[in-house]
Amino acid sequence: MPELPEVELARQVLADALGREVRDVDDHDDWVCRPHAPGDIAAALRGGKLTEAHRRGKTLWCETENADGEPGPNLGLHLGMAGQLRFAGRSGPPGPRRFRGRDEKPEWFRFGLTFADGEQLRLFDTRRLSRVRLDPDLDALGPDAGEVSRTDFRTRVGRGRAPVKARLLDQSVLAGIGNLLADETLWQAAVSPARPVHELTADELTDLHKALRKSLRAAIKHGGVHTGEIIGHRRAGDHCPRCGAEMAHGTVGGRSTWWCTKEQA
DNA sequence: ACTCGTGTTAGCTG
DNA sequence: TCAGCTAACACGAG
Repeated sequence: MPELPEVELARQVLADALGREVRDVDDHDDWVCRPHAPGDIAAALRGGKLTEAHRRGKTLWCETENADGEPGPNLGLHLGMAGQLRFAGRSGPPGPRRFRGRDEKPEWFRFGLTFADGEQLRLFDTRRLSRVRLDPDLDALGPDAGEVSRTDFRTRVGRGRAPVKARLLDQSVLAGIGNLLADETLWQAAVSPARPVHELTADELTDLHKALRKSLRAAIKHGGVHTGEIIGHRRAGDHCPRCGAEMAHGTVGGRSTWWCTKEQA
């Protein structure tokens, strides 16, 4: 589920946890918490508190403070393909119907923080591809896709010979763009996903940057990337909502890709 | 039964 | 060495 817009909403949930004493930590899932052993994260955080909630691209992390007020390790969270963060008893994130009401089965509970006031922040993930780890390495991430300047965007995305969609999905180039947001951005800019970046003009790169900002703003406002204009048309036999031409399907950069056969030729 | 997938990454190839 | 690609990861949905 999560791309940059969803993760930003998750960050806002996480921000609600700041400043409260951590009474207990459930880090039983050794796959989600790898390479830490069960109990390691609990031992590092118990008695302390989270002090700041940050996000770059799809990666979340919190600064922490131990019981003596000394700086503690950063707590890193990545929601993978299907992770959701929520306080027990509060409503979950917006999203497609199929994700609602089916996401709180006990077996999908992967990680939890219980605070001294009794509230519990929970990570649910059907697919178990979320990651929780101490002091995550952020060096491999490019600048946040929502913050990057037009010039920086053109330099980074325009470098190399890969198909432009592969470049947009590369988290070391820009952090935060996932498969749906890439299709939405390319459709908004009317650029073919398979075009090698070295063939793109400066104008096309500028259009892509504009389209990215527009798509991001709309997705954050409306509750997620699934609200994008082209997303509902990523189906066999469907048509482009702008020109009516048929949608095409294929694999670009290793990911399932849909584009307009006429405008993104 | 069988295929697909809103993400990441180790390992392979040229 | 680097850029790019593929398979694997785990598991529910269609």
